[in-house]
Amino acid sequence: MPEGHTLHRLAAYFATAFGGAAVRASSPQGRFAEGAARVDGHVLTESEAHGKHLFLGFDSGEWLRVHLGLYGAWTFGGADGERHLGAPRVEGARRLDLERDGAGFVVPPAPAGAVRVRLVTASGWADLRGASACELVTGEGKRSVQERLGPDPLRPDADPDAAWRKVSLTRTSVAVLLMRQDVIAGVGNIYRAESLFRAGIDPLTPGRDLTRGRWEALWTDLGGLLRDGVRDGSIVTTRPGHRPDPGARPVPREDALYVCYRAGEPCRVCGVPVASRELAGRTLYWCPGCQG
DNA sequence: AATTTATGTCAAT
DNA sequence: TTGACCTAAATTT
Repeated sequence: MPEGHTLHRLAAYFATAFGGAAVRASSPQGRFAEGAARVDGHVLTESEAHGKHLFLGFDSGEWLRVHLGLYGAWTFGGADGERHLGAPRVEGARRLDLERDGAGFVVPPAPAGAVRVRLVTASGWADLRGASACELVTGEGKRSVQERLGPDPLRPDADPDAAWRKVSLTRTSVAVLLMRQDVIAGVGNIYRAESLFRAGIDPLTPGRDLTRGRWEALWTDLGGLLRDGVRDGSIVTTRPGHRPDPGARPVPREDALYVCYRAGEPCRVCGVPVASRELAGRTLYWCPGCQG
């Protein structure tokens, strides 16, 4: 699930569950041993997402930058049980009786699998696995990462015009542009396919052939979809009237999307089989009937 | 037990 | 455009 909504959910969860707490940091797998040693003992003071990057700020002045890549995920444990945020994982809900050490820190279970980072506080723990990036950066380092990112519709400081300036000048297809994090940050393969379907836009339309109005509508719709994703913890883009059971909650997984992963199945709106093809190394899905 | 797949990105060609 | 990265779950042998 690591598109932008997941990272913003993570940032919010870290702020709530770890904010203001002294943290014990380790790298059971070993690949982040040096960084963990520098975080160890410091207080988590800030938590922020920009696109698919998560930034955790510590009172040491350094930031932990994490990118989940294709299959990274955090697992959290505490009195409420265990839960996972990131790549698809089973959610567990049984309450746990927490054991604490002499200093009051929770004693988590022995790390299972390749845990790159483990953070432990007095109330819970967090394990990171499979991330494509996990590094400590200074404020300047954080800024330079963010300078290379386009506006994130989930951030209040986002400027849609900054994206439009790039989109409007290129003959690169809107399908490719939506995946470019320097154009718009946080959109992945699902939000790309679904937002273009909802807007009725042919994915291969060159950026410069879009009108400003159509781009702004796409931006606004993406913002709504992403915010829904943050709220619900899953991506649902179908409108109730396009689902077999409009009242079902939660929305069944198989009814949540219009075109993504539905190659060959009939379009929910016009019945034409959903098409798919490889584009820049990723699978693009669209409806040839609705997106012309 | 081995292979495939995944909501991502980068370097090399 | 291709392979590498690197992990776990789902699927196939």
